[in-house]
Amino acid sequence: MVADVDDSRIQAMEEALRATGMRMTRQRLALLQVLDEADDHPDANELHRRAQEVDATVSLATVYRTLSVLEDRNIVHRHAFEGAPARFETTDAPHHDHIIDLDSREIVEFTSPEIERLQREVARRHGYEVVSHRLELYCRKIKSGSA
Amino acid sequence: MVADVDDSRIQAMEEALRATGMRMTRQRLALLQVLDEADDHPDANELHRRAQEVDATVSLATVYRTLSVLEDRNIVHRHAFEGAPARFETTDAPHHDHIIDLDSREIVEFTSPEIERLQREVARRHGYEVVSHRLELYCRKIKSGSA
DNA sequence: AATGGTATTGAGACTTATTCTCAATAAGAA
DNA sequence: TTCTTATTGAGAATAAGTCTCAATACCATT
Repeated sequence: MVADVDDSRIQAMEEALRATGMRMTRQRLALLQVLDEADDHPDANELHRRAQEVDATVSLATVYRTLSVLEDRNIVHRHAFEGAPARFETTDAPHHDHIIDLDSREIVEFTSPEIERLQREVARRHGYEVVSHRLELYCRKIKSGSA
Repeated sequence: MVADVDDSRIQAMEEALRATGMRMTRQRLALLQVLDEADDHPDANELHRRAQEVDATVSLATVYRTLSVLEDRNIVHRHAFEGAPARFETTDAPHHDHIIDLDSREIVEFTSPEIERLQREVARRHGYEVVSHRLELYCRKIKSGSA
């Protein structure tokens, strides 16, 4: 019934935490599991809700705290889309940017090496080097064919 | 002493408001003037501070309310950069994206028709049409030449 | 297995940015 | 000038996220 969890990634995340002298708690494990299972881009509240199903003791404060830690360790990415709470995803997928469906709030991922290259070029032209970037396309579905 | 204000743009903004049946108040006029004079990207607080120098009665609530109205009328743009309050600028300059200097928090504007074109192309490939986008390059100055 | 040092926790207070409420005020049409 | 009603200031309310602190629980060591 429950989605079968691929423990290997969770263990990899555990390693990453332990490697920097952090303790593995029930709460963190629950959150790691939830993050691993998520294939959408949940916000902190939603992650809290899901984590509580795994371990009822997980508090929202701990979700935020752990997400910060995971972000520092580069295990999750935080995305602050327009006018909405931040949403999170694990970093196991390679870098990508986002299309936000304005109607459904659905997120579609995409990559464009060409755009990335142009970004670096533009920055360099202004005497800068790109540390990170944010590229979001707020879109509507194209009504194709007949109305 | 005071920067000489080009009334024509302020009047244009007044028109835009009046045209949609809005009243022109001292407070709104003060904010319009401040926005027109600003060549940086101030946040609501800073705009409030500046507006109060023009008209001490302007409240922060009115600054926010008016900014919303102006945004609806497409007279100002709101930019929510990472981890900072929203910053505003008038729309009289043509569309552009932003480089954010991570050290100085300075904002540099740039345009890249090529990137814009690629964005539309990527979106279309996913069945979407771009309504608006957000492209921000978080950068550091390149240390050129000798250290 | 028991112990102890200390990282981590939950609950709730706090902060920051922004929006809302509501009675008082003031545009601007008549 | 008067009247209608949009707009205002002050401060309460909200939303997302962070901080505080005493209690708890990892986990290295015995």
